[in-house]
Amino acid sequence: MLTRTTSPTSTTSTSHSKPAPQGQRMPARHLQRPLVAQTIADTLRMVERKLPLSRRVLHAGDAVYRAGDAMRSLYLVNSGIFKTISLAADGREQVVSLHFKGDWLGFDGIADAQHACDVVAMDVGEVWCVGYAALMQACAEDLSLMALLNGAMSRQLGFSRDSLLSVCTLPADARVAEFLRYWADRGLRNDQISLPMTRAEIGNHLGMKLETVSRALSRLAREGLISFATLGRRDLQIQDVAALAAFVQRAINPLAAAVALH
Amino acid sequence: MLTRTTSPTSTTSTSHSKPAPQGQRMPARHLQRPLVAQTIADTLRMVERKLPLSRRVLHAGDAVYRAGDAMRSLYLVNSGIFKTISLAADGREQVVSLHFKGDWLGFDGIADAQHACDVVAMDVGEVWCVGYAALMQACAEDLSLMALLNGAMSRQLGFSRDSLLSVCTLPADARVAEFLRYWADRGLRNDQISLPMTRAEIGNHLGMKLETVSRALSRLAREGLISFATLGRRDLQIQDVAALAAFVQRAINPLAAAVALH
DNA sequence: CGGGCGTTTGAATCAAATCAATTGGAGTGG
DNA sequence: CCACTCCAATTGATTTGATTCAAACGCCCG
Repeated sequence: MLTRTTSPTSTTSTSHSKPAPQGQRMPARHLQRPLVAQTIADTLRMVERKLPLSRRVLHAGDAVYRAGDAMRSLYLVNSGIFKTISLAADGREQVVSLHFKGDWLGFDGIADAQHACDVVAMDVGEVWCVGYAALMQACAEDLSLMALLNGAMSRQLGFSRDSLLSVCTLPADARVAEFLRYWADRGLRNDQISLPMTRAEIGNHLGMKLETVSRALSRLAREGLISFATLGRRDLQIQDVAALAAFVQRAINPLAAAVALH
Repeated sequence: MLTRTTSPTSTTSTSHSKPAPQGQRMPARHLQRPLVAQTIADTLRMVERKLPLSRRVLHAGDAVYRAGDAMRSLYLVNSGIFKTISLAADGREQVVSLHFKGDWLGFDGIADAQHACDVVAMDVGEVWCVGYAALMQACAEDLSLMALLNGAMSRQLGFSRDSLLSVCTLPADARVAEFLRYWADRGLRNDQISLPMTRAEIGNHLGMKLETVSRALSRLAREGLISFATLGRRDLQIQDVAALAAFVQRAINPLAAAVALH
C-alpha cells in the first residue's frame, strides 16, 4: 500500500519503544493525517530556523537539478509538486517518484556527489536549497536534525518499495486506483485532486501505456469512484478514498469485500 | 563534469520514440569493480574500528528482523546474501531488494522506529549489529562515518530506482537478463553465480510468474548467454556479462546492437 | 478559425498468465 | 538400495489483460 506516515520524532525524546502487537503486523495508518501535517510543519520550521537557505521558485518544467550535476545542496519542497526522472544509459527514462510539500529532494546525489536523476517541477513551486556541507555540519551538532533527515530518507525508501510492490502485484486498473489514493493522501487535499501530468506520464510512472491509463480512469469514473471536473480531464474528484482502497482489494481477491473492514 | 546532451526542455517525451542519443549522462558503472570492492572493505573496516558491534550468524531462512519489530539497530552484511520482503496489509508480499556484503540492513525502520519489512538470510551469512543510538552518536562525532551511512542509503535508493525502471520498461526476458547482470555485478563473482532462490521468488522480485522466469532462463541458455551447471538448475555460468547487457539493449530496440559498443 | 496536442474509445494483436502435464532431484523410510 | 513422496523446474496449449494500431473528439492558443 502506498500510504506511509511518520512518527513525531521532532523533539529530542528518545525513541519510545512500544512493542508492536503481533496480530496485525503493519501499523494502522489511517487517522494520522493531522500527524503528517504536523511533521511537515515541524520539518519546515526546524530547517528554516537552524539552517541558512536560499529560496527558489520554479515553474512547470523547470529543473531543480539534472542528472550529472554536481551535488552541492539538498532541497526541501515548500510548495508545489515535483517529479524525479530516472534515466538509463540507453535512453529509457521513467518517473520514479513524486514529491510534495515537506519532502526532500536530492538524495540521489549523495552516493556519488553527483545527481543521478532529473528533478522537475510539475507546477509552480518553491524549494529551499540547503548547502549539503552545512547541512551535515548542522546534523552533527543537532541529533534531532539528523533524525529528521534520516527519517526522510527512510520514508522515501518506503515509497519506493510501495511503488515496486504496486507495479509488481496489481493489475492496471488497481494500479491507477492506488496511484490516485496515493496522490490524495500526499497532496494537500484528499477529495479533489488535479494531476499536472499527461496520461503518458502517469502511465510511464505506473508501468503501463497511456491508453491503459485512460481506460482505467474511465472505468473508475463509470463505477462512480471518481468523477471528472466539469471542464478538463486533469482535475478530478474522489468520492470516497476508502472505496478506492476497496477497489484495489477487489482486484486482488474478488471475494475480499467483507475482509476489508476492520 | 558530465556534459549535458539534451536541452532542458520541459516535458518528457513518450518513451520509445527516440533511438537512445544520450549515452553519456550516467557514470559508467563497469570498470569500477575494484573501486566498489574498496568501498566495501573501507566500510567494514571503519565500522569495525569505530563502533561497538555484535556479530550474528544466520542460516538460510533466518530473519534478521521482521516487520513490526522495534528498530534498535542497523546491520552491516559481512557475508551471505539477504532479501528484504515488503508486505502489504492485504497479504501481498514482495522481494523488494537484495543485499550483499557491505550493504546495510534496517533503513526501512528509521522513519517509524519500527521495521516495515522482513529481512531474511538466503544462505549462511553474518551480520554485524550496530546499536542505532550509538551509531547516530558516532556519526555526529565523525562526519566521514555520517557520509558513509548517507551514501549507503542513497545507493540503496538508487538500486530501488533501477529496479522500478527495469520492471516498468523491460520485457520479461530482458528483465531476467538484467537481473542476472545485477547479481553478477554485486555478488562476489561475476562469471559464476548461484541463485539461492526459487523461480517463484525471482519472478516475484521481477514482477512475473515462475513459468515466465523459467522460459526466460531457457531462452538465455539456448542463445548461449548463460549455461547451467552440470547438476542442478540453481547454479549457472555467465559467459559474458557484456553480452547480457547487449541482449537487454536488443530487447528495447532491436536495431541498437551496434550502438551498444563504446 | 484552424492546427496541434492530449485524450478517449474501438478493434486487432501480442506478450505474459494460466492451466496442465511431465521431468528431475532431494529427502524419507522400508 | 530402491520405492516412495514432495517440491522445484521445465515445457506445451490455451486464455487473457494489456499493447498496438487506428480513428475520432475536445480543448487550448495563436
